[in-house]
Amino acid sequence: MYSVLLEHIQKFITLEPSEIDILESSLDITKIKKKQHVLQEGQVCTTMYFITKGCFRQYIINDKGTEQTLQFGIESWWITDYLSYHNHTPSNFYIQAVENSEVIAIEQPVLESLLIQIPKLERYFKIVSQKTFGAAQMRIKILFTMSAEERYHHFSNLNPDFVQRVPQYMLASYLDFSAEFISKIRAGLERK
Amino acid sequence: MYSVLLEHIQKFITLEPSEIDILESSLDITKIKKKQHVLQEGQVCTTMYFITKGCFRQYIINDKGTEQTLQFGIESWWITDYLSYHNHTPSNFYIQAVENSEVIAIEQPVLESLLIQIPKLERYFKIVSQKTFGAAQMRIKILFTMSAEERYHHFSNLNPDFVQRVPQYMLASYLDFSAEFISKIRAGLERK
DNA sequence: CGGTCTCTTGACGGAGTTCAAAGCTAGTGG
DNA sequence: CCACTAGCTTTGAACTCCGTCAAGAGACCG
Repeated sequence: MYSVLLEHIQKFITLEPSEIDILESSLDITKIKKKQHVLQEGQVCTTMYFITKGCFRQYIINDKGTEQTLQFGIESWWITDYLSYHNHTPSNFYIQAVENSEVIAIEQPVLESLLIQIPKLERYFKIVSQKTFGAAQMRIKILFTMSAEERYHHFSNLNPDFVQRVPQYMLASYLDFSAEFISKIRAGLERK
Repeated sequence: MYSVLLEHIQKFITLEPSEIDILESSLDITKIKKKQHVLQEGQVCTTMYFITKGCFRQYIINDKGTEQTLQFGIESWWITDYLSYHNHTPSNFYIQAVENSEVIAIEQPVLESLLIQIPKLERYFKIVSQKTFGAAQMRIKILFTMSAEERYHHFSNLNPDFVQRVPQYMLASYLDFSAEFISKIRAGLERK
């Protein structure tokens, strides 16, 4: 059940059998239906979510009332609002299931207690968040250097399966252009 | 000497006197002259830099040969390329001193040895990188929702002192618009 | 002071947005 | 299993924000 998480952890650190027991007895899996939210704007985020199945997105609603996706998460990703989580401030974001999904939801006190029992998990979370930040840097680089059309092709080439899983308007906002424009890119492709 | 770092660490965890000794004996401060690089594109990044004095920026050179600043770092910030550091891949970035600066440069093997001697440092780095990632998310939100002029005012209001420290063309590229445009914003302001 | 680095200004152009309307598609309930 | 509807995608025309280019004016630093 928890094997997705246990395997992910053991990519980065080695767990003793007793530590695996502790983890298994502290955690459980929650099913989240498509379109259901695990975080809404204005709430303080007190939970970290590890996705064992499905797909989530973090989004905002802009001035014009349009949703803009800032981040996707799929199997083996952690998703949360770290700023709200650490500073106990209201979140700026929504986090929502894009598909019927399953997560391991860990409340802050539970996590802190796990971190005391298994201190080397600190290392695991350190590595994961440093890599995630590195990926965010690359994302910003791409946003800065590529045109809208280039971003679309780049992302589609890197994630050919993923682009099938989400509606195009979500993908468009993630790549920072309009839903209409993605149609125009595709239409443009035909005519060669 | 190391007080900037020690204070920063002790914002998040508590160090024993013996641990402070270990840190002080393992670290030293390097002066970096304005415009000097601590990382160049193509190099594998094996060092983390903690800025004790001055200002750095992470930038790329785009297709047109123009520098684009992706990130600034000032006193009490860590700066490195986490992707290159973790994956041992050539970096996409340059990291350069914007002012005459001082850093604590920690090579990967030194850091790993420190983390073994003082395991709770893992927690410190975890918290720092999670907060840094949270800030990157906010940055992406701002890039997505604000116009160029709004980004300029937003950033200037939040960091009135900082905007004095760096050339405007660096600030412009950090906010993702042209150096010329920042002049036009300011000119526009006059005429009211 | 001489040269390099930085900022300003204006004309023009283009990548991508906005708006509106119509055409699809897939999920849901009857 | 069909029909209906809400959600998603497509298309085109008009528009706009901001980039690009070029040239000149400051400003800083050795």
